[in-house]
Amino acid sequence: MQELKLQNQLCFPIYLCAKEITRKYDKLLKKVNLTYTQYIVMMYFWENKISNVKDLGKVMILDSSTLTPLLKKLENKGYLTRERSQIDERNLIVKITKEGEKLKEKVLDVPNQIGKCLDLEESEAKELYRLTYKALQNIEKDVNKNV
Amino acid sequence: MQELKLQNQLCFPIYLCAKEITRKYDKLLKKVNLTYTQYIVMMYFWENKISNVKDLGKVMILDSSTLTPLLKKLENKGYLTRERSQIDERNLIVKITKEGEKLKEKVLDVPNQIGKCLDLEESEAKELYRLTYKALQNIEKDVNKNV
DNA sequence: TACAATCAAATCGTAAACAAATTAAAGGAA
DNA sequence: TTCCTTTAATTTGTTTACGATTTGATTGTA
Repeated sequence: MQELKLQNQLCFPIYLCAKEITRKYDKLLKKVNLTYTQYIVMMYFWENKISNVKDLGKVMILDSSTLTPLLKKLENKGYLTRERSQIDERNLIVKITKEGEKLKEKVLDVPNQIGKCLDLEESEAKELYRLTYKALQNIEKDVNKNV
Repeated sequence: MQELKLQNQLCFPIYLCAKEITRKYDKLLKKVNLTYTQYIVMMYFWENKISNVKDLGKVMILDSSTLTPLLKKLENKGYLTRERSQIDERNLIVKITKEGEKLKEKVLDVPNQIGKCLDLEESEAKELYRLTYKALQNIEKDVNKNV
């Protein structure tokens, strides 16, 4: 039986690491007036151009109570548009704007800066990606079990 | 040059993983009416018995604006006491109570449940610990550079 | 067709987290 | 001793995030 000490807890450094990464991102993204969450949502739209709250939420693992206000902020900043679907008015169609597209060019260097800051070997970064992804999948499996 | 896609981003699964771990903890800790952050703060006090906001903050990488309300909540729940130091009244002495000590017994199984849920090989868990800890240290180095 | 069930967003209340500013105490230098 | 600086904690305002509930639209069934 493992002792209940912070030092022994795997999740503590994961928590700290994610927290500090987010903080670092927030600092880097301040120049374009974005938060980390807003940034990854924009990243989603740089790839997808168009979506709705539900589909976006599936990728981000965020529900509408988080996304609705966040999308409104990005709409206010002029990077996204929000309008109800004509076909099914329950759906909110979210689209990227020209301004939103342009924003991408301004943050191209961000991943590199983060990478430099994390300062991991290529193989380590890959392994970290694999392990967090695996853990994440297992947690989601577990969460769905209890639905 | 790596493309700016969510799939390529190392930090995205780290962010998701930490978020979902916290959510899982919150669910498990609901039975004792604690949040994850409150839980790791209590864990700190199960080891240390007594501290102040500054020293606690150094370990948690949290500043007083986060800790002050959190410690007040734990005080209200009867798990901690808060009083100014007689020697230096700027310092707030935080101590664990009998109730706080007893709480530990009620959450002994939590790490195991989380471990089962993450479902990683022993070697993978160790590597994940090592890598997040390394990344964390590098970020903190970087943060301190820009102070 | 009518009504219940389902579904997608939005709303509400609470907690965490941050930066920035404030308050109050302690320490140091003229 | 007085005044300036530093320090520790608190306060304020904003954003993220969650669970639970509500609203409004669609679907399925009697």
